[in-house]
Amino acid sequence: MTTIKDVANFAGVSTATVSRALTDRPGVSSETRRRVRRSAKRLGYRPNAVARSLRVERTRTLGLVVSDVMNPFFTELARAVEDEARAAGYAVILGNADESALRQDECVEVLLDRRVDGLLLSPTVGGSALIKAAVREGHPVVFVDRAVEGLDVPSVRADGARATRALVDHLVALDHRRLAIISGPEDTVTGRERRQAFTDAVAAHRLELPDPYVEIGDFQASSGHDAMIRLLGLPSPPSAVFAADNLMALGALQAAREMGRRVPDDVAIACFDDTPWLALLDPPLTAIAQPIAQLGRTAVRALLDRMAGRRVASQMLDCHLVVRRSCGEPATLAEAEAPGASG
Amino acid sequence: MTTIKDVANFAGVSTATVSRALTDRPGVSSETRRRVRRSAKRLGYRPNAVARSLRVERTRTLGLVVSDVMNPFFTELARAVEDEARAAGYAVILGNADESALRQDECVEVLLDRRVDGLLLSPTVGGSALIKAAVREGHPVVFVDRAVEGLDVPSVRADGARATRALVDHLVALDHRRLAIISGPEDTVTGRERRQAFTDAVAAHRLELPDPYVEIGDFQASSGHDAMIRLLGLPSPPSAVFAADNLMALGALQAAREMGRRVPDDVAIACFDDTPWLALLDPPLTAIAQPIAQLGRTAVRALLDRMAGRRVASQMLDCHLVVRRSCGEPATLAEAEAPGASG
DNA sequence: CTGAAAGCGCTTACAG
DNA sequence: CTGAAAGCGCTTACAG
Repeated sequence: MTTIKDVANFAGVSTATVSRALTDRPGVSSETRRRVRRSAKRLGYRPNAVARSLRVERTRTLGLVVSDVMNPFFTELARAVEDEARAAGYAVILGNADESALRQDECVEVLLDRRVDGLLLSPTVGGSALIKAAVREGHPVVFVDRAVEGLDVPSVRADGARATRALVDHLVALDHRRLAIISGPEDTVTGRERRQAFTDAVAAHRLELPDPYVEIGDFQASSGHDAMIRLLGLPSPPSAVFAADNLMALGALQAAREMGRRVPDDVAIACFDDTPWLALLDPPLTAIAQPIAQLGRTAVRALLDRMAGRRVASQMLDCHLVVRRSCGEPATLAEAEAPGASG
Repeated sequence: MTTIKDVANFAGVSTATVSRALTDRPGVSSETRRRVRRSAKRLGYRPNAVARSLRVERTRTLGLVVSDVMNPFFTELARAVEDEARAAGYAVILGNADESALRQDECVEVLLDRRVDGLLLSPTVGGSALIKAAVREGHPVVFVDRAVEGLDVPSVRADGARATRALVDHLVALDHRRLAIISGPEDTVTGRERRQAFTDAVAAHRLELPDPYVEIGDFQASSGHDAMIRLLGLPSPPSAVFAADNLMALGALQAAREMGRRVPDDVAIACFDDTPWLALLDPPLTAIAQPIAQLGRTAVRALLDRMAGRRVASQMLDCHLVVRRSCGEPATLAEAEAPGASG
């Protein structure tokens, strides 16, 4: 590899001058600058970012650890994070915790060793000792999507309460009165929050939410399927079912078909977490969409602020309802897609 | 941050000894080693990988540039690559070319600057000047999924010809005789290859493949939808349609429903590229699955070999047919899922 | 405007 | 078994 020394020799100047010329710092005559640039190009010089990082004690690298890359939510989040980071001149190293606390710590360890300038974490479980230590030592950290309580770390998350309320309004407006939920595990924040939001919204309409109408799944398709079978087998089955994620909704849809129920005529289905292909199902599913790209971008900006020594507050973004046809709404062109939430 | 010097002082030895003790190199008394380890732990010492990389002139980092992270194929590929790389002690920096040659070069540039030890590329278009230069300068490069002709770079890809033949056999066994294809763009390798494989397989059965039965889409859902409308509107419509990717299959499925055709009773549908949620559709779609995880792992191993100075040959992996119910097969437990091809 | 020199935090021949 | 010293490739006060 050609180094800064080679360029200096070739151009007949010192390495200091090469460095200054190539990084657009002042104090170099334009003639010299030109000559250095030409020499660098001629020799195919590529500055060694490793050496530079060691010297300036910054790597211009962000670390991102997500709970599960294969989950479309995190895929899109990672993409948004990378876009925003690149725009700010940072590369990002992605770690996949794969829903394992152990792997999460391994990822954080690698990122710390590589001296990332900041850390974006979607903590799998509670904060590990390692994460706590990193925060204590002053490493800039921001949580995204999930948070750990009791740590002085800003988080960027999405609140689905308002959109859930809008969904229930929508269902009620379509004359649904017997509403049920297939919720997520109670030991996840998201599971608890989504169930609570739904319960509150139903209560606001002074409707009943009997126990058999509250099913607990595990965010996987088969649990949604089984829950739907039970719901539809009730003496007085619900007329609308809200699934706390899209996979469980898919399972529920399948179950409804197996039991010969038409959607939405016999039973309406809606779910949390939108995905491009939800629109392609039959019928297209009404869903609550998180502003994923915005979550990612906001989290990066919060982290950059933190890295700059500024104090940053936690942020809650809003979700929005995407009305499609699975609850009985006639097809219209006015699908409430949020600007910037695409791709 | 505490450095190796701090540990040396604390333990009362030289930095050389600390280095040797902590990296398990010989030539340190076990007593000293113990003392150094204790000191390091006590001080919360975390070796600076940047400094180490500069010194040993290796970063233990691989670069991966994919055409489009949001495509489930590449998501799974990236995941497999990361898993295999980590197992070998490498981190991976992921770049997203987003189907743009410009962005691809930007990604490669960043990775080269950061001195990755090897580069895994899924080239968006033809090889850029930058990529050619990198190869010429001796940077270890391996192509995955796609390849660039005329470059001495090994590639790891999947060949769908045999599985396509198996699919056509399957269709014919189910009494389908009028077979049609919704293919991909002819200016992509994958588009051409998949159409060719289908054409050959149909010819092998001495069946006709009239021009109107060959539709060209763009790998997006809507093109599959429109193509299906045209196919089903033909005086003698096909009884089975093969879509060259899963999104077009989804569009086709939707179109069939809109026209009141039942799948598979009125028209069978199958496609290239399996995804978990294909199994959850109604009916579950029969698909040709690429061994994505294996592609990723094989590519990493090829790259590591190349980095070790060994010559490595290009490799073609085989695809397999996953029979579900969209072509008329009764549901069985014998879905041909390949071992190791999951999640 | 330019250069000599120090130093970022490691590792590794070399000497003892 | 251990340490002093050089050096990886940069950047940046400091001096001129």
